[in-house]
Amino acid sequence: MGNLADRIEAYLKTILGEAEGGSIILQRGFLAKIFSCAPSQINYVLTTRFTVEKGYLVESRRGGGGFLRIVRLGFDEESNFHRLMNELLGEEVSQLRANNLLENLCEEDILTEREAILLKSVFADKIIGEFLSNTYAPRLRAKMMKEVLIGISRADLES
Amino acid sequence: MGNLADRIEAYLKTILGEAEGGSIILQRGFLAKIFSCAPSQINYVLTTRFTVEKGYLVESRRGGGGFLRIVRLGFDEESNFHRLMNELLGEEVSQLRANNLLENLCEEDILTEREAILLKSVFADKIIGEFLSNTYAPRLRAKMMKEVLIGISRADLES
DNA sequence: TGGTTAAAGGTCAAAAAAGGTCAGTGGTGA
DNA sequence: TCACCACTGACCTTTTTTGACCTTTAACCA
Repeated sequence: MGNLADRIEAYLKTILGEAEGGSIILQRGFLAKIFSCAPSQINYVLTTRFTVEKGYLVESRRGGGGFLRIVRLGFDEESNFHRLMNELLGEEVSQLRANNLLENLCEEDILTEREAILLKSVFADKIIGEFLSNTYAPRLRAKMMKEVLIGISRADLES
Repeated sequence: MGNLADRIEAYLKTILGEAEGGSIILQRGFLAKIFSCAPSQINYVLTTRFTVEKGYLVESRRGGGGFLRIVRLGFDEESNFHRLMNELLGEEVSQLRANNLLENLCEEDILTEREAILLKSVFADKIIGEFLSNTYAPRLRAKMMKEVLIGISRADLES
């Protein structure tokens, strides 16, 4: 991965992995200095790579002593599962959001790598878009995604 | 075969043969420079020589740090797998046929039980039928099924 | 205490850095 | 001659990177 955004992402995920409690606190300016880039590049990484559907929460504070806080969200609790179904999924899901979600589920060991690959290929715009417009494709995807989640919770009970 | 497309094809297959994991990553512009040709010539080679039918998968990313990724799929052109994929091409698959197909794959240990359950749930008439008529639903299902087969042969490589 | 200031972080648009598409041209073999 | 394959160039879309300008807040000082 040659680009800056990917390297910053990787760096953050590394220290997040090592951190206690699944969260880290750091300063935007400091991070920008480490990678010698524009501070707004950090925002770019945060908004594209640490989104809710990827399972992250980003908080911040401005002013003196300001900071960024990145939190990794898990799905362990039942409330989170419902959050996934309602808030995260909604009635429409783009290909990008579907992929992000599937990767997240993968990381949380709710899906296997293979399952994620298979579902991603089924949800691809290239496939669905051949039959449904931009209005309806994301709706079908949302329906399918919900069905998958229901399937998972059932399959889990059986094992 | 002295022509450019053939030489580019041969070059890519050589480095693909030497590569670990059966896949290579490179940049279109870089490759075009090596062969001093138009960048779109690379696309021509990829779409004519590295098709799924020939056992290859091409992924890409645009923008800064963009790249092409060529993956050699894990099946040969004479395999059952390949035959099934071609059968699916342009065919229509009912919910019933999809279920049968998935169960077969399951019995042949190509899919796990769980994978089959998940895929069955997304292929259900109840879901697809909400968006597509009896004419189009089976066509979408066929495309998706083919994509699943591609997904399988890719997933097998990555593990 | 209250106002000022410096130290954060946020936003947005423009530029840059890739790759994608498509129509059209030209050669070549049946 | 006609159909097909190789190739190019003009134009498009997506993603990343930067910089100018804005907002918020803690700290300091009168």
